[in-house]
Amino acid sequence: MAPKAGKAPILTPQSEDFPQWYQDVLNKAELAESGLVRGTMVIRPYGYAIWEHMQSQMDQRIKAAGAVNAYFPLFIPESFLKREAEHVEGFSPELAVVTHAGGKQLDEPVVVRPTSEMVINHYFAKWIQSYRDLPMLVNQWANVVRWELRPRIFLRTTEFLWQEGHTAHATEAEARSYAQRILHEVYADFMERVLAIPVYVGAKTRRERFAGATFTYCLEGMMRDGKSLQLGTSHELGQNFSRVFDMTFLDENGARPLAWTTSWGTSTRMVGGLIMAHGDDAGLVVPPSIAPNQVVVLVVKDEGDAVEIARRITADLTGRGVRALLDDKVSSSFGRRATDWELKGVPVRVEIGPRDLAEGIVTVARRDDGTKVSLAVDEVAAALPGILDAVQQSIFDRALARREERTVEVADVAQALEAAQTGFARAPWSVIGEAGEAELNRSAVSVRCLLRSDGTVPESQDEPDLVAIIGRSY
RNA sequence: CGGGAUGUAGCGCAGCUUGGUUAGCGCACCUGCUUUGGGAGCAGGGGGUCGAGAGUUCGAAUCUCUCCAUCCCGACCA
Repeated sequence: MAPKAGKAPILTPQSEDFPQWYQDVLNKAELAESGLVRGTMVIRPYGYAIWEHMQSQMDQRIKAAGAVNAYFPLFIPESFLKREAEHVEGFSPELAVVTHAGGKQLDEPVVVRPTSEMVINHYFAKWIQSYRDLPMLVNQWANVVRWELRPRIFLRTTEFLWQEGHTAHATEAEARSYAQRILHEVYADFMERVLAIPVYVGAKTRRERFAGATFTYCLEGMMRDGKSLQLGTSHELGQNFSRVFDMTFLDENGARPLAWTTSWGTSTRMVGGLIMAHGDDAGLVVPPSIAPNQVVVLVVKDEGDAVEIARRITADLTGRGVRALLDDKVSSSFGRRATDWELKGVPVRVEIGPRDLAEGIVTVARRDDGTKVSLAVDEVAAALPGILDAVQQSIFDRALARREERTVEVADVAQALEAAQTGFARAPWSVIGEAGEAELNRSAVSVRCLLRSDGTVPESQDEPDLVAIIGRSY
């Protein structure tokens, strides 16, 4: 595992320069690179394959929660966006506006969507007539544009891919309940069970709330440098948007109340989170559940029937529903290929060489902990689904252990500032408060989320006995 | 917006101070042979309007001016 003495490391070590390590991984694992316009990114096939697996697993969960997919336009009339004051104020600095098209200046500029609340709620108002049309639960997969001054690939780019869900409900309680359902059943479940990233599921403070929302829920994960990354959010929008669009419905009593809406989103930022939550000095570590290749079957040397046996094992694995890839490119050295697959974070390698085959075995190497075991040629395929499950669990357990190690209970703002230099601080929200929050912000530290003391999610930042999770963030 | 720096092959860099053959090195790439149990070796080869424009000069990657782009720090915003 460790590079030989005297040989330069493949990647900048994390402990030396974490941002440089991140850049190195993006390049060497062929995940993504900068686009031609500052702040944009090209997602390369391997990075996009990871995103596609995220998409498909998220999409299943979203649909299981009752939402259906639709697509709304990229362009929004500028005047339209300005209808919700707080919302437009939050986004106006980062809007891209088209003023010329079709060879002439437009009468009214159009904005490239930074999010679709305004458009979708406009159509909701048109589609919703009575309480029988509620709840209306719609999701879209799309790109959005927010002009960013400090872009970082996957984490903060001018254009990114995401899903945004938008819903309308008859009552505030139903809207709240649905925003929370997405938070838990879709987002937290996906992040912990699929991405293997332990998340704090909580509420944002007023200061960190989404523009136009009445309440914002969030999911925060710890990266390997101790900083926090917001991996998803879910918002209660109250009646702010339904009021703007006169989104009313006829209820059972013949009254015509305004609907209550929510919105919720996750983006390609999760790819960055995946890289930084699990990756090590040897490269990416991808959990089996979203790995484009779960197993690579590696022929050490083309000798005897090594290639034939490797092919058979690969086919056997594929037949068992494992995403397995055969690497018989023996024109490259074994070491190079092993290193490359490690860089790409393939969860398990099955290595087949002459020494193994002489004994009727193959070597199974795990990416998460670097361990190697020998298994009989005839048993390896059957054993792998179990090994992959173990790898998945182990990646989560290790991430959780790292987070717990770097989370400190503190009693005041000064201690929180200190603890946030290396990880998270947990402090009573009552001793931080909005004044303490402002003080933290001056040192580039923020309240990432608020939890109840039993770890559940609060419904107001004014509940008693809340705990603030404090840290530096991306 | 202010301060500092950097632009030379796909990537990373040297050369510039003191102008002078054909602009060089490492990695990557191509061909051949030997290799292959953790980043292969040897030999040969391809790839550059030196960020752009103007100027000085017999001659500019090198000196001067202007512009453009990128990065870092600060400010602003959240």
